Amino acid sequence: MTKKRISESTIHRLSLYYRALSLLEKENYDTVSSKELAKREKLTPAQVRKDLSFFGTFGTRGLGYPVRELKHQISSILGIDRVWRVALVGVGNIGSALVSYKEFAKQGFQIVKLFDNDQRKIGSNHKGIVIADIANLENELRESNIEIVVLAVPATVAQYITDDVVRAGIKAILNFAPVNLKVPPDVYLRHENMSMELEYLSFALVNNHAPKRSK
Amino acid sequence: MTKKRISESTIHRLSLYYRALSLLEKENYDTVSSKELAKREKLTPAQVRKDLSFFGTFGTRGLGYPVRELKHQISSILGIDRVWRVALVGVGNIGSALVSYKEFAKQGFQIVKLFDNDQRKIGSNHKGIVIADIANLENELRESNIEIVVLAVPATVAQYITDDVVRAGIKAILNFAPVNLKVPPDVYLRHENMSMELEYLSFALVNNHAPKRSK
DNA sequence: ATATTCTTGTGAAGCTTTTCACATAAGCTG
DNA sequence: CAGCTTATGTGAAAAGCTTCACAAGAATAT
Repeated sequence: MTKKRISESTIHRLSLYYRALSLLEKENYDTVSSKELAKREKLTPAQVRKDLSFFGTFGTRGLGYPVRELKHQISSILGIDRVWRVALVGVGNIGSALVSYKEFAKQGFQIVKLFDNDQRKIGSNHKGIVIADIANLENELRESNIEIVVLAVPATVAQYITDDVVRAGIKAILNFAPVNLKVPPDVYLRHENMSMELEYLSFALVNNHAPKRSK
Repeated sequence: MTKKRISESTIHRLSLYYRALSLLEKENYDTVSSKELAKREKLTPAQVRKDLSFFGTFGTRGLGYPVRELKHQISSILGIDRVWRVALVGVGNIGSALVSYKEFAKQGFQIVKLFDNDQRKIGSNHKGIVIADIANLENELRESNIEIVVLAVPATVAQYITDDVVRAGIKAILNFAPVNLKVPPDVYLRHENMSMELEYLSFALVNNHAPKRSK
């Protein structure tokens, strides 16, 4: 299977296209041009066409792209046309917020397991899910067929927990802790660093940084 | 003022260096090489040196970089060697979590104002801050000398609120709503799209995507 | 039916970012 | 203090990503 490596940026833009298409669908558009799609996500029409062209030809010359159809295609490319079984480790501030975060569920990311190490939380029901003891993490992850693990634990323990998660055979981890994690090469690891964007704003304000191009 | 435009990636990596240096400081390192710094954040030594070279020469040949000093320099470059007055709009799931999120405060982002439109919340005390009525957003932002606004509101109302925020003269906005926002060119706008990274994981799992290079 | 307009898909050009590779400088060793 | 080792800073090369520009296909108008 020879895959031309798709760039990270392209994949992230697919998420944007998906979002824009969902909105366009609600607004009852049948078709949309690369120009309009670009405008809505502050990109260029050429960028939109190029991105999509990596995956096939979805448009009609002179007309544009079929909204519903393209949305469906992108969801299939991104793998969000199905349900993913997600476990969340760490039911603190961030963790609790994520459990209730509608966007996740809407895109097929179903949080079906919660773990914490706090005795007061373990066994209690949080939004319909009983919080399990993190001590049983490895076994419970295996037994419940979890495919993706979200880490919302303190930075200091993130690596230990990651090691458990990896041992359980999980191949995809989303980490909210502000620390880099070591995982084997066959495990996909992504970071959500919420301070980073604030720091970018801070940098921009202090340095009068030229804003990003916006056509 | 002629500034060579620094790339977004470089700025984001500065955040990583800062984080790594904070840890190194705790571990009582006096100096660190670009090699070690790179290893800790899964980058290359050349990348580290090049990034830093945009801002000055901080290292000593044969020895490396002075940890404390470099950390301080980076915090100054990023503008996090000071306190930023931040307002948070929308005290729901995500919003509440952000108020308690220690990382922000640690880096000088002080949330000093909260706004919501829910009558049950308005006037109540949340983690030491009284929640104000979003109806008075524009005036209150002006009066309290807010410099950065964080939006954690539903996508449907995000643009209206943004317009208010812009009218209040705010020049930096961090948006958590999954929607693109229109702002004038002199306003810095960044997005925190938490679904995006999950979608990336989903894409990677489904497509057996070659993991990012990791030296 | 023909002309006109619209808009895609895509090589090629242009631009940006990363990596290479090495001169240079500082510390360390004996 | 000479030789060796370590590690920065940086032009230049390489790689990667975005934009350009246009041929070609499809719809619409006359």
